[in-house]
Amino acid sequence: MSNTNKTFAARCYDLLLQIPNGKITTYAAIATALNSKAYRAVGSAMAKNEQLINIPCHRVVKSNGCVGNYRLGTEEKIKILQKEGIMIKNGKIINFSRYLYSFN
DNA sequence: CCGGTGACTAGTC
DNA sequence: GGACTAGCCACCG
Repeated sequence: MSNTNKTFAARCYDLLLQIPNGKITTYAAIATALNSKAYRAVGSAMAKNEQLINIPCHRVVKSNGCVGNYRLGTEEKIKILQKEGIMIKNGKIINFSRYLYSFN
């Protein structure tokens, strides 16, 4: 596979931009979409995200249905997701698998 | 080059 | 279901 010369983080961001409003994905899903198992690197990429406004990194959650962490705090992440129409109970996403977005 | 680190994951108890 | 462990990979100093 001819991968881009971009950094892993840049490729993550590119994928995030494909996620439509009201949909979410997981760190593992992103890594898989990039043909890698770097779930942790995905998280690191989000943590370094400077374009918080442009990149919907709040739509990335854990594999077990927890919202995971966020640059501005988990509480903020939950707020945003709820505003996108996603119900969250005790840090867990209701009907988690139903909001999942699949990359091509 | 190598070790530490992290918005993770899967398994066990 | 919470707590702990080991494995995972890109990035940084």
